[in-house]
Amino acid sequence: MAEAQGQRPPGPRSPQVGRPRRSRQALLDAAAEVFVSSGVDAPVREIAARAGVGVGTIYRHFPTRPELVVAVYRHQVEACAEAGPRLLAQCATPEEALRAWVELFVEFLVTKHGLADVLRGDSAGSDALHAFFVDRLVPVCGSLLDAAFAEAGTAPPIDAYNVLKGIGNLCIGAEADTRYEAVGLVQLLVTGVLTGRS
Amino acid sequence: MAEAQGQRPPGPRSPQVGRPRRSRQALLDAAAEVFVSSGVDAPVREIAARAGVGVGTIYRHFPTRPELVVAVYRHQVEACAEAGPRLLAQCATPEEALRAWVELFVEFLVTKHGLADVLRGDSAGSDALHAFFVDRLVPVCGSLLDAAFAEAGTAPPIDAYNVLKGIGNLCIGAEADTRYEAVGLVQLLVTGVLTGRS
DNA sequence: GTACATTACGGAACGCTGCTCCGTAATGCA
DNA sequence: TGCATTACGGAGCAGCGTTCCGTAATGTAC
Repeated sequence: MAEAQGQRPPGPRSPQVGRPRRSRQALLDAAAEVFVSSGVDAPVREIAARAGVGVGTIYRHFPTRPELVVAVYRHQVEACAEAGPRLLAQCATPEEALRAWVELFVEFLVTKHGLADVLRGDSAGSDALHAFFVDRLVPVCGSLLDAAFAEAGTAPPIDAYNVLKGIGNLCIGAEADTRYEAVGLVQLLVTGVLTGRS
Repeated sequence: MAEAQGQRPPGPRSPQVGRPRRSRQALLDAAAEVFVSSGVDAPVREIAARAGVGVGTIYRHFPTRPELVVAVYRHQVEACAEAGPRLLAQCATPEEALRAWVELFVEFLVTKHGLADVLRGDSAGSDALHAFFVDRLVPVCGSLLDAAFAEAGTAPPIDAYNVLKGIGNLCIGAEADTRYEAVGLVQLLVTGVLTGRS
């Protein structure tokens, strides 16, 4: 049901055979809606139902659940990555830039219900998600970190991968527990990382 | 089958009817063995098989999976809790005591495969586990924290609950990822917490 | 316009969870 | 010895991610 999303123009098309009738984008939109209303942990069946599609169709486009999650949040991660250099240029000090970027990252993780939970590369297929986050964001975090330590001439006490994953872990369960202050903890972690710098 | 475990003495007993034939302790031992070999995420069926018992028997003693986990590690948590005051008395400074205790806690979490993962009270039944850890350990962590800040006359920037849960989160996935240095991150978090004290 | 190869489609089915339920067997008391 | 009480095992349930396959739609060739 719901044959909405007139994504595909009816006019003449390139000479390719049998291409997706329901575009990949339509599935992503449905998934995004479900993630907002039911959290990132929502069953694949629910997403399929929302898209008016069988589960098979989803798995044809996104072989594994985490890959669907990656696809949904890909351009948001991209935006976060691009914000790194920009903040470095805008802010008065590298430290300020690092803190601003971390804040951005945390807000992103905490906003999407349960995204942090699925970020941890726990065995099996979620490696894809983990890999994507890491590949795209570790270099950005690394350059911010390097910049913050450059003036002092010292090296960071820990590498960007660990900082990033540590922040991700600190955000787990943030929206499910009102007593838990993920933002504050992340700030303290950053403080710890920056300590002994200048 | 496997009527082993002659736990129960055949002699005269207190006037109680039909008590557990396979003692609760036998189940805990089996669970502990399985947790070591297959991780804390091991299926209940596997534990039941190891104990030579049906799943029903396990659920009669431990209504929910997390409660079984709690029971298995209860006295280790107890030991960790008791170490708090002792370290405070032994160490030269409260800060040293805090760091030593945190180290103890982290080692405990990291050693048991996946314990940290199940520690986060993610919905449903694992509340029991979460609650036990929190109830027993938060006061200990709190007194260590207070002691570390007492001399400075300032208050900790965050409460013991958050510190504890933050440490727990940082330990998630520690043994599954060789690049991830949970211990280092926790130390940096503690540094961040202690910063601005004296 | 018709026949064919190619592709996408939906959803039943599989294996795996944690957990419940119930007929059966063992136990202790009278 | 008989009976109420309790523990027992494991089949069964619901939910998950994922796989598979018969069917339907599509584009191409004639």
